[in-house]
Amino acid sequence: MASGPPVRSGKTVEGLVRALADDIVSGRLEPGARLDEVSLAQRHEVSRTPVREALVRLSAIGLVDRQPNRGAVVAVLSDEHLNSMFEAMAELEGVCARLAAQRMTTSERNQLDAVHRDAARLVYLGAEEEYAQHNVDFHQRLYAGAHNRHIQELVSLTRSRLAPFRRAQFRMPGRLAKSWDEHDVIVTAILRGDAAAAEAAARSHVAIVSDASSEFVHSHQKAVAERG
Amino acid sequence: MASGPPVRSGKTVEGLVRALADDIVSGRLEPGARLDEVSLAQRHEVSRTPVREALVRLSAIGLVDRQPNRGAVVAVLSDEHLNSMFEAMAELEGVCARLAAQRMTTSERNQLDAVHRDAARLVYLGAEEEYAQHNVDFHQRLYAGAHNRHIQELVSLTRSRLAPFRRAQFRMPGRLAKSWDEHDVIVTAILRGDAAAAEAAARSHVAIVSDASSEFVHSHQKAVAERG
DNA sequence: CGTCAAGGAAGTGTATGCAATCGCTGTGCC
DNA sequence: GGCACAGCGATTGCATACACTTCCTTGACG
Repeated sequence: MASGPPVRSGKTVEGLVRALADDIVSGRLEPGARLDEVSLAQRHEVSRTPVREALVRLSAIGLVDRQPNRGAVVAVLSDEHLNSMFEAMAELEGVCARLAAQRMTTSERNQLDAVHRDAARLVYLGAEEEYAQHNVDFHQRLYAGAHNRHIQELVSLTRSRLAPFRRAQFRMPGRLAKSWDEHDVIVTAILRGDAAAAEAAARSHVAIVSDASSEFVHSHQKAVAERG
Repeated sequence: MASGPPVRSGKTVEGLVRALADDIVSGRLEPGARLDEVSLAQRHEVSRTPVREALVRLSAIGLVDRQPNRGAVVAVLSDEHLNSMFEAMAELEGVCARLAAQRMTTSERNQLDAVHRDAARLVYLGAEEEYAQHNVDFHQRLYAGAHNRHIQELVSLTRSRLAPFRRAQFRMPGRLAKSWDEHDVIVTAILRGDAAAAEAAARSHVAIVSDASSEFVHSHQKAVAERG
């Protein structure tokens, strides 16, 4: 097996969770991949105990799927479940945008506007990688602006679960510019405190991303199925 | 210490999780209570290993709070966090009600209506315990009616986390009748497919419950603080 | 030739032991 | 009298050992 890099072993469970979550979210571990406790243990130079705990936690987050006496695999989501998560994401983003329009401080609004305008440069340059980073930042400001810790938690949870399935989001031609335009509508609505408009814009933004990702996921999973 | 009942020991981790979650949600273990691994282990007649796993899982659900090298306690929520959870609950219920109004099958609508009307009897009798059970059933039908597994999951998660803090919801005089009336508005809206009305009704329903519970939580936590 | 059963290998579930950390208490010093 | 520090008990974190379940393989029988 093409065993990866030397593996930096964070010595605690926290480290394992981070490392594994990173591997899953980034795609180094594909959905469906088996997660053998002993292999992971020796790969990270720890015993099975912390590995087990890490797997339990990842399972609770929803990134891995654990079945009694049958081990753990990187979570694979059915089309139906995937759609339901994108739909949930749209609803949650909508709620966040609405609340953000009502509650964001002046400073938060200004910063949101600033990072958004700054990202126009990335669109112009076609810097996909950097724009993806900006995108995460942008959305997290939106969530934080809602001033509701629990909703933020739910959104983050859903987002991390979806991460493995929308990696190639910005690889589609013209997607960067479209994304920025959609962000622009949201920002504008928030800046003028228009809650309803912000909610609607955020929802349709996610819906569009959902379509793009579904496309990708579909072809991707098909490829995996053919290989496996 | 007034060590509890003989303790029925489910022999697996799943059993432990259920038992502990039950103890927490039902209030036999109060928020803030220490969860000592060895005590729990001998109380349930298993070793520390499955107890640890159970605690990890409960921690992921949010029912217990675990800190490195400092053990686990039944989760205590700050006022702010608690409010954010009730608010999230209102939003989620609103979304569920809206989707349910749009998507419920005829059979689902009829059943919802049936159990709702049936519960009028419980209100008349003042059967708090039974009405509480009906209430859970009612809301779960609402969630299921949204036909979205992930949202259902998020709602259930939030609901179970809140459970320890709204135990006495129906102990307040007249609350049963008010609850039924509010349910009635929701059901009516859903039956006629009025998504907006269903959403609004569900939201305000939760908001009212939230107020009642906050009241209770406040006095309760004060009492706990004075004791501890 | 296909099917089923039995055996074995691999891997997870649980138990236990040891080391390290945290909190507390008691003592000494300022 | 109060504060700091050291020693100790209690409890968690990690490692290892053993038992049980599952799955795959192999062989025999229909």
